[in-house]
Amino acid sequence: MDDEELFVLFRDNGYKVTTQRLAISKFILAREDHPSAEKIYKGLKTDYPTLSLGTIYKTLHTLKELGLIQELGFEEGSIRYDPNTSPHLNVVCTSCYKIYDYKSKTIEDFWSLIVSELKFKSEGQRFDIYHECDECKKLKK
Amino acid sequence: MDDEELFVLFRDNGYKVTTQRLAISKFILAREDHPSAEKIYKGLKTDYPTLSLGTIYKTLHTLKELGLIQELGFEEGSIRYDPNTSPHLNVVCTSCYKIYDYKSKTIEDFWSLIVSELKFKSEGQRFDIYHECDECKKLKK
DNA sequence: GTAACTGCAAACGCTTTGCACTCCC
DNA sequence: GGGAGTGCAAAGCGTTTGCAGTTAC
Repeated sequence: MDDEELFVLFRDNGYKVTTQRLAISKFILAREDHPSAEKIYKGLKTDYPTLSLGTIYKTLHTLKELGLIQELGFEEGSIRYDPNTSPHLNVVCTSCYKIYDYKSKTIEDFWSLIVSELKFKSEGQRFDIYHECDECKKLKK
Repeated sequence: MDDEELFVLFRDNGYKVTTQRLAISKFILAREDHPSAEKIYKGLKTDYPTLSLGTIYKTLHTLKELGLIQELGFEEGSIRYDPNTSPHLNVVCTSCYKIYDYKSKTIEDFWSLIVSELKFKSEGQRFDIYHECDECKKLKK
């Protein structure tokens, strides 16, 4: 999503277009590793030194409201933000909590089947699979 | 799981068998609504007035270690405890956060397919589907 | 007897809130 | 100019930790 699209989206939904909103939105929408608020903060503070964590949380809520991102809560207490709201599998490392998306026809097929089986309209979904990633395995050796 | 089985499980894994451990374990293992620590606390404090939340958290960690339960983190900050560790779908209400399990052949089949597709050993999984439950829909009318 | 467990309270960490200041529109 | 948005700091809240007293074995 480029500046122009975001600009229109915010304006049409009654949100003001601010430098911070654009920066945070572009940052999260471009990433596939589902960063935490802290990661976003660290990733942007060099370019936007006055940016605060509070603003990041508020912007993330706005983006969720607009349906652009999904929140993924984890047991260790943090929330990760996922810009992919279509059915996919989050491959999560049980050691470093790295996440990446996996998509395939298997998942699409499963989703159509399960939706017709359940007989109600879904408002979203979350599929996780947990395993230790290769990097973490190496570190233990 | 009855007292006898839990007794053996704890003893064989080097954990002492205490009244609190038995009570908390039986409580969580018998429920399908994935209660929070607070819910477990409220559910047991009448029968065990001196029981503390700290003990509940410690016991839940022990049960996780033993592979009897899974932790499900949510965006609103709480953790829910799921005694069903086999592949299933958590049907989650977006309004009251009520959860129930849904199992079917579709899910089993999907699981076998995805595991063979991914080519690594999984340490667990979590499948959620979000929608507003009937009760919450009624309340809004 | 002693090591593990419990209960309590204080500490923690992530997220939210309140409010004065700022900046879109 | 006015109201939404930002930045900062304080508050909130579920969970964890530390420790003295207790209990299983």
